Amino acid sequence: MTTIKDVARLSGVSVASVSRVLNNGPKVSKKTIEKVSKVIKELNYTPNANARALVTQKSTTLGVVIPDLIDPFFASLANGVEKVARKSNMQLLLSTGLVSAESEMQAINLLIERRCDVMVVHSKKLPDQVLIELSNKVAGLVLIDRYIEEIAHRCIWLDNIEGGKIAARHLLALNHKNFACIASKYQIDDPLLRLQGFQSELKSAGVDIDPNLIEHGEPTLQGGEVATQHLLASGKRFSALFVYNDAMAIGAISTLEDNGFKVPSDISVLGFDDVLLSRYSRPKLSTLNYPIEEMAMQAANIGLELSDKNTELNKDKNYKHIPRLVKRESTSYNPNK
Amino acid sequence: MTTIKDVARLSGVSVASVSRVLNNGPKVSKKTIEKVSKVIKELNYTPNANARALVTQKSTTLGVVIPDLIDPFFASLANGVEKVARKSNMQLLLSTGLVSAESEMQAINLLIERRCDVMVVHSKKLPDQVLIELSNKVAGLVLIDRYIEEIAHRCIWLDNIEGGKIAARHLLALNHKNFACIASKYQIDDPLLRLQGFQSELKSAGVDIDPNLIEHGEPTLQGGEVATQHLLASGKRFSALFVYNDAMAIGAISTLEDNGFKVPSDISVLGFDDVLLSRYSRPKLSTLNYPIEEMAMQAANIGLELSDKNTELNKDKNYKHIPRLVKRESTSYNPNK
DNA sequence: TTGAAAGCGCTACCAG
DNA sequence: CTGGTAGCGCTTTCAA
Repeated sequence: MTTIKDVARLSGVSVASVSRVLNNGPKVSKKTIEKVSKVIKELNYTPNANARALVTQKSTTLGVVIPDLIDPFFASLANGVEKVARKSNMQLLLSTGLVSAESEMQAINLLIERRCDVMVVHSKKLPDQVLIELSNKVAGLVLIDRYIEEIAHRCIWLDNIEGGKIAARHLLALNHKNFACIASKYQIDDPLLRLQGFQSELKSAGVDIDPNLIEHGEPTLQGGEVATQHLLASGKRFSALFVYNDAMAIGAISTLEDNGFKVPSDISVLGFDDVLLSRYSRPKLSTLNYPIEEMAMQAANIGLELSDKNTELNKDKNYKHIPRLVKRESTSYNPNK
Repeated sequence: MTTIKDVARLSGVSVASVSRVLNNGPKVSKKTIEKVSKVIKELNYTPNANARALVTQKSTTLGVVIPDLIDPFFASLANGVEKVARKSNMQLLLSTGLVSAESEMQAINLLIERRCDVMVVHSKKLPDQVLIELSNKVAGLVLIDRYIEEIAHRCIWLDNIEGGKIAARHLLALNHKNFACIASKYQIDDPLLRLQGFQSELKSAGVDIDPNLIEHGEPTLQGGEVATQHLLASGKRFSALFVYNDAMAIGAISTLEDNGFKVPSDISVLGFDDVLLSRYSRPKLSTLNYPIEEMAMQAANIGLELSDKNTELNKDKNYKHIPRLVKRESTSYNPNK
């Protein structure tokens, strides 16, 4: 591969001069610029970013750590970060395959090896303390979808409790009295908090939810189907169903209709996340919008600030987001008194 | 950030020795390994991948060029490449935002700057010749979803014509006689070829398709809805509808049912791609499976081979894939004679 | 405005 | 088995 030396030799100038035209450096004569540019074109020369990173001590890369790209939620996250990367003339480095604290740590380490200037990390398994220590090593570290008080200025998160409350208020306002819930079987905080917010708001309204009407399942379409079958099998009646995420909610609707229940006239179903799917389902899914792409963009931008030594960091920042109710077709007024 | 020198100094050995234990080099005493490992842990040292890349002349990165991550099709593509990257202890570099030949070229150039060992490129806009020349510069270049004869050994592609034929055969076997089509308005080859295969197979069976029943639209849910409205507005009858992709097909079903047509009993609808959505729709979508993730993994693996100077390249390889019919619920037998 | 040279962090070769 | 050292491709002083 041709190097800066080749370009220098063929244009009859020093590598320093080539470097200057490469970087639009100050004080380069027009003549030099022209000569060098011509040779660069002829040789089809492309500067080596690794060498640059080495000497400048910045890699112009932005790392992302997510479980996978198949889940549209994480794909949106990555897409948001990528947008910022592109705008900032940086490159996106991606690490996935996270199933355990070890693999999360490994993914992060790979990005550190690459000396990413910014790292947007979606970690559910690593302990707070590890992440806090990590933030001392990586200036541009930002956590998304997680809140750790000690490093709150690096956390872009969604208020899941409030999300649960908003869900409850919506269903309550629709005159529902008998509720069911489907949560994720994975005991990470999100499903727990959503459920917690939901129940607490119901309680405030003087409504209790039958423990038999709280199911836990795989956070997938199938998981939603299975959980709904359990719900139905319990024999208890309910007119409103709050589901952990959209995929499960769509599975739930499927099973409900297969069993002769109309959505929303018999049973209202409310999802969470507002992924693409929710607009494709029939009936279109009412859900809570999780603005993950915007949050990811914000995360990337904050990482950029954090990694910039010139801007002093303000530790008092708070990046909490509140989900927004999106009323579509799967929830409706309950006419029964 | 701590460097190999720091580690060497504190362990009382040379940088060469540290490098050896870092790379499990041969001929290192247990004692040295232990000493060095201890210091590495203490210092929390992480080797600099950029420096490594510079000296070894391999970046251990795998680049991907796709339009975006929001489209589940491309997300699957990226996910496939990522799987291979992880298995090979490499990192994924992602470039998106492709709308023109210029932006495609720019994305590719960024990856070249990074000296990616392998590049999996999804390019629809760059001319054949440019890609051919590029392949001389980048040993590990692989094209996905595109076929260029001169560099066929670098092309992993789907036979869209055959896909169209398979679609036609399926619908014909279901006793359909009156067909409609929705294609993408974008005049890239895929929609054209699918339509071409579809029509040619119909013709072989002695069936013609009314030109008024061929619509073109945006390749999205909404595009499918609009196109279907046009189809319906034409007043012509049809019992089978072949649609460019799943998103459009789901939009089509929506509009059909809104207009009183039952799918599949009144009209059969067949999609293409078999993205996640197709399993979530009601009725579940019959479609043609585009094994994009597998193809992406194959592409990455071939790129790996190509980038390895030790393996001589066999230019006679052919990586054509045939889509597979997935019968679900949106197509059925037409009882009318 | 230009060139010479130091050095970024690391690997790999050559001596010992 | 270990250390010294050249050099990967580039940027950035410092002098000229």
